[in-house]
Amino acid sequence: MTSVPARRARRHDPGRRDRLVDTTLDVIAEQGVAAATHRAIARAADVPLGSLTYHFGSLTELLAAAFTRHVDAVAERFDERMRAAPDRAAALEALVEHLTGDLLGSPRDLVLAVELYVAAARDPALRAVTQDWMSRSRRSLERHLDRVTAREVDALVEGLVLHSALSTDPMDADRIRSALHRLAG
Amino acid sequence: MTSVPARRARRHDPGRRDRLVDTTLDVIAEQGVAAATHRAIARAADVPLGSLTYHFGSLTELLAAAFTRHVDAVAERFDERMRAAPDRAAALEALVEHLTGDLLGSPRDLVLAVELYVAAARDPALRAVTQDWMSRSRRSLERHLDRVTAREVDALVEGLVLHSALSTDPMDADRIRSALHRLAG
DNA sequence: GGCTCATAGGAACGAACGTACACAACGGCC
DNA sequence: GGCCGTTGTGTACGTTCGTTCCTATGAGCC
Repeated sequence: MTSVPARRARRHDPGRRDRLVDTTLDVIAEQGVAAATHRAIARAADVPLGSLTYHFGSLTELLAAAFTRHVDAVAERFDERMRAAPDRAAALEALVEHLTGDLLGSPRDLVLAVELYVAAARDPALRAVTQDWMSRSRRSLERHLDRVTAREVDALVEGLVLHSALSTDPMDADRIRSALHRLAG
Repeated sequence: MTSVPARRARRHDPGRRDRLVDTTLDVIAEQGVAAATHRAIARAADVPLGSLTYHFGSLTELLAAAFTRHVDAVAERFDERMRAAPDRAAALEALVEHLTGDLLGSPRDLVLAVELYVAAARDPALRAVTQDWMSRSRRSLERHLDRVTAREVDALVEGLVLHSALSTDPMDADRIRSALHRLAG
């Protein structure tokens, strides 16, 4: 009588689709793209397996949706910073802050970035997401830097992110600031 | 009578182990780490499936051997260039040459680099290979650059490689040269 | 020539995967 | 309240995977 019949999420579950996208990002961040299977995501989101193929036609479609959401968030956050900067010097400092605070401070974002890089190298659908990210990032930088410099800075930033993700001793804020100033100062 | 009985590699096959490592690199370059399965590699090398687990205790061990061989080759080639450079300016030009000629000119090396990055992000055994690569690369740069600059240049190079692998319009030699000189010139 | 052991070969196992599909449940409309 | 179409659920199928294991072979030594 006092049984607990509904151990699973409620039957009627609006917003489940959204939640699945978020959970997918969690799984990718914690276990990598290779481990982001239908079953792993379903387990993490506490929904039945069939629910995934109902909401998303294929696993690739789900992964693309997840990466798109992540890229949107990061790109928007970065552009806000660039928009808020009154001049070039402030923009560079904001970039340092973005790198040392937002990105390098969050292993999750770092891992997601690298996972996206690699997944995009093989999957054309994901490559579009990556290229969108790169072009948005460059556009944000061009608010305060000329096109050529923006491109160089973008490449340096990419390298810094990668180094931080894979190296044991990441660069600190001072070194990053000095490199950026030498490149764009 | 004129049949072709032995379609497979000879029964006695010294050097097969070496050949397997090379074939593994080929498969990774052509189809990615995710597709580098025992069966795919065995097919590509034209050896029976069991041969792989005989020579290598596990798939990870084989992948590590393959990436190690690749990193050794690239790092040695790069250090040769740095050793040959008489001064700092020549070293920078050699670096430009290394990037535009060796690396960016060869999609294979580019792809292998990115695949290694991503595989290393998850597998500790492969991370050791990546870190060895990074430290060797930095040491080669330090033949002509101070430690701090070498580190910055290394990060920029990493970013350039990644951009080239994923972007549709890679930077050309002039832009790379200009960025390097601004950072290290 | 016979023995021995490292190497070669192929079949098999259990697990995990993406996806398909038939059925259950329920909100919205009459 | 009863119908209907959307949404949710659980099972099953076929494939592929890493790995194991048993057998066959032949080169090197006596």
